[in-house]
This record gives sequence, structure tokens and C-alpha cells, in this order.
Amino acid sequence: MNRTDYLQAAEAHCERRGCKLTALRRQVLELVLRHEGVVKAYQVLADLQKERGIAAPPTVYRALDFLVEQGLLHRVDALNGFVVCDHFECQHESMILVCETCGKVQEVDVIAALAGLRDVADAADFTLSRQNLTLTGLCKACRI
Amino acid sequence: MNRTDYLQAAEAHCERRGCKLTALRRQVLELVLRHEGVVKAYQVLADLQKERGIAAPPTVYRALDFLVEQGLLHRVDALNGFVVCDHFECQHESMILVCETCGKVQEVDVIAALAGLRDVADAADFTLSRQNLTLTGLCKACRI
DNA sequence: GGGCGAATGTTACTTTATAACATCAGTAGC
DNA sequence: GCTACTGATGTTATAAAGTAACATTCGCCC
Repeated sequence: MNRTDYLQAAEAHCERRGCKLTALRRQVLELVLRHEGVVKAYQVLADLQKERGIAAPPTVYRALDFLVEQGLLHRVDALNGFVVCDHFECQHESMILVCETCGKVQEVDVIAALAGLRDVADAADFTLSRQNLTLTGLCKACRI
Repeated sequence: MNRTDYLQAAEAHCERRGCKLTALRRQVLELVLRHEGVVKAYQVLADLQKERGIAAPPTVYRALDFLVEQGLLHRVDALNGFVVCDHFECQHESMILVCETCGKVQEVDVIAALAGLRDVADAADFTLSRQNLTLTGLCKACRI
């Protein structure tokens, strides 16, 4: 899916969910899309400032929070960053794989594989919500 | 395991691993032990200052990093906090369950259940390291 | 007791995130 | 058209989290 299609789909997705991908939110989403992998909020802020002169942290954080809420982005806690999710339509649960060496990130769907963890959680009297796990390890290139 | 036994076991654990649970590190560990569940670094710092007058962030962070490295604590990324691990002896992998409502935290072992995720990661040409996952959901009390 | 390495102290700063309040834009009802 | 409301954005200030860099001290080996 190219960037334009993605943005259009994202807009429709928000519409369907009863909220709006405003100009600002769209702009922030575009800025995140321009990066490979994880982006930091303050990086987005800097980019935004380049495009529109001034902008303060809350502007960016609000937009990012919105995008995460809509499922368009995932927050990667381990890195204090954000990644684009490009299958926001399906009710997915994913693993975000972060290479410890090169830092590259990829997202994989894991609905089925989570069943085991869900069982363990159940046994501990705990109901797991939908998850977007961040897991670390080594990518193919760094494994050697 | 009570606190004293825990500390003794922790000390032995470090010894075995060829490093030392110094007075400072031990004190920090004790401070973390005193809290239920997750503690923040700056909370520990405040506690430490109460006990010994002055202390700066690096003092605490260094001790916490050490304790995490030794497996005595886990870092909970999603909360920017730390929890005591009380089975640091075994080669475990755990899920840290965080209740979205009350914030309570518990740790469960999941070596077996992780096999499924490991398979998915393998399929994505990614080698998972040992994991301490943070997962969110609802605890029994908050589920209603 | 001199020298070495690890641990701790100290200062200063960076990065990340949010509270609180002001303003503005769209729109539903009159 | 005007008003009043709601949700989005702007603005200011500050809180919270984390680290770099260098100084000092402590324990230990020779």
C-alpha cells in the first residue's frame, strides 16, 4: 500500500470509527510514515516545526495519542517511540520485534500464538486485553 | 520468602555470578522490596535521600541497572518502573501482568507458552532473546 | 604503600511527557 | 444570522525520566 492509499484508508478508518483525521493529525501521520521503523515524538515535533514554523510538544503528543487510539500507530514502550501499523483494519494483535543490535523493527501478527499466554494469564485470574507486545532479539542480518 | 532471606539469597546469587551486592545496591534493592509492585526510579531516589541525606539520579539508576542485570529486578517499560523478581535463580521467562484499572502487577512464568511466539518470530527470521513481557489487562478484582 | 579497577559521588544537562488554561473552528438549534 | 456548545488546537510552563562526563573513593593485589 503506497502512502497516498494508506492515508486515504486511514481517513476512511477514522470516519468509520466516528472521528476525524484532521489536517494536523494527517500531517503527523505523514511525518511518521516518512520514517522507516520507529520514530520519536520529538523527532516528529522537529519535522513538524520545519513544515509549519512553530509547534509545541502537546500538539504532537495529542496527535500521536489519537493515532495510537485509532490503531494507526503503535507505541513501542521499550523505545519510547511509535511505528506505523499497516493493518489497522483487522482486529489484530501483534508482536513488534526489535533487533537489539541494529534497532530495526518489524511487526508480526500473533493472534493464534497468544492463545498460550492467554491461558497462562487466565490461570493467574487475569484477563488479557488485546496486546501489542514488544519483544527483543536479533534480526536475520545481525544474527550472523 | 521473607525480606531477609530474599536479600541473603540475592547476595549469594550475585556472588555466584562473580559480582557484588554492595551496601548501596543492597539498600536500593531493599527500598524496592518495601513497595508492593512497581516502583519508579525517582521514588527510590526520594526514599534513598530520606535514608542517607543526599543522592543523585545516577546513583539510583546505576544500582537499578545492576539489579536488573543480575535478574533481581525487572524493568517494566510500559510504566517506566521496576518490580522485584522473586525467582531470580531459575532461568525463567516471564509475563508481567499489569491491570489497566488498578495498576497492580504480578509476574507469571511462561517458558512453555512463549514457544508459540518464538515460532512466529522464527518464521519472520528473527531470533527472540529471553523475554520479560509486559502485558496489560484486567485483574480479578477489577474485572467485576 | 603504590597502583589498578570497580563503585560511587557530583554537576550539569538532555530527553520525554503532561498540566492547565486560552483560543479557535465547526455545527446544531433557535 | 446568532448563540452556545463541543472538540481540536495553541501556548506557557513545568514535571518526570534518564544520561554524559568527570572527580573521588574504596578495596585489593602486588
